[in-house]
Amino acid sequence: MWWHQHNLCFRNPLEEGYSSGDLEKKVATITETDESADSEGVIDSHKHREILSQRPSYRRILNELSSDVPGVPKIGEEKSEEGGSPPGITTMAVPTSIYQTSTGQYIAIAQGGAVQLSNPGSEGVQGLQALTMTNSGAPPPSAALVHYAAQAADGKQQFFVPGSQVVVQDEETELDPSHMAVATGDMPAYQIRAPATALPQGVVMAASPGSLHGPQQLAEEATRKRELRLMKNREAAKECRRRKKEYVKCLESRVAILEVQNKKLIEELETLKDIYSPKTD
DNA sequence: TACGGCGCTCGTCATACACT
DNA sequence: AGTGTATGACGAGCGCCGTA
Repeated sequence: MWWHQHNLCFRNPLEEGYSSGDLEKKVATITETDESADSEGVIDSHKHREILSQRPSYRRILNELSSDVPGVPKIGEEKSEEGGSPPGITTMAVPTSIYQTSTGQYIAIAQGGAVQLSNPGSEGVQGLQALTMTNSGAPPPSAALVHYAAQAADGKQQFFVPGSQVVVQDEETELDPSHMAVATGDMPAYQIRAPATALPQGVVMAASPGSLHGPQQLAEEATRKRELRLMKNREAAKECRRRKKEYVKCLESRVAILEVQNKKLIEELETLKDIYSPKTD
């Protein structure tokens, strides 16, 4: 299967003015040329053309193409070089919830209560640093979840974790028996506090549906759902664009390889013609 | 230096598709 | 049928570059 053989990425086709549609046409054209020299691949290539003529779903296309060959990484699966723990991660629990603060920092709440922070420069949740909260634990199933963070009036960053606790950025790392402060290296410190204080502006608190009363809460719930949907779609769009880039790169590499193959086959054909054509002497 | 064109990235919306 | 996800389309913002 060509995908296994030619899963190489050389140049960025977008810089060369190819749209993904152009590339697909070009690949299809070259594939047809390729098939004329190899009749055994007709069925496979027909399948490929069928796939490419569908609405492009990069994950589906690549996964279908790679499904024939075990060991070929599928999009969506973590490759070894991408999925391995990046340097700087000291502890990596599987996060159950990922939040983004108003400054772009990612906060992952892992099972067991570990809070992991990553700086906005890192991609996704790479570069997460683990902070294990001693007084954290698995939230009760009915606990309200708040997915958003906001800048408090005092400039401190606040976000909320399952279990109705508030995590407040604390640059001074003041210690108080009522809460805990943690700091790792140059990471800012955070405190876990009981949510006694009023919510900062811009923070929408989620509540269980049964506790909603009145149009105000309903509106807040609708706003929260919309914000959550937008946030998820934002992340989905990023991931989709990343996959599309990867897909286009690999299409381009396939074009390059098939062009070389095509050239070789044409040369071979010319050689055979020279050998077997009747001499007119 | 100001301005316009161009390309790129990102967020959002609409919608097709998959899953339950 | 309802819900979540993936992706095309669109517009805004930004940086770069050439030109007057």
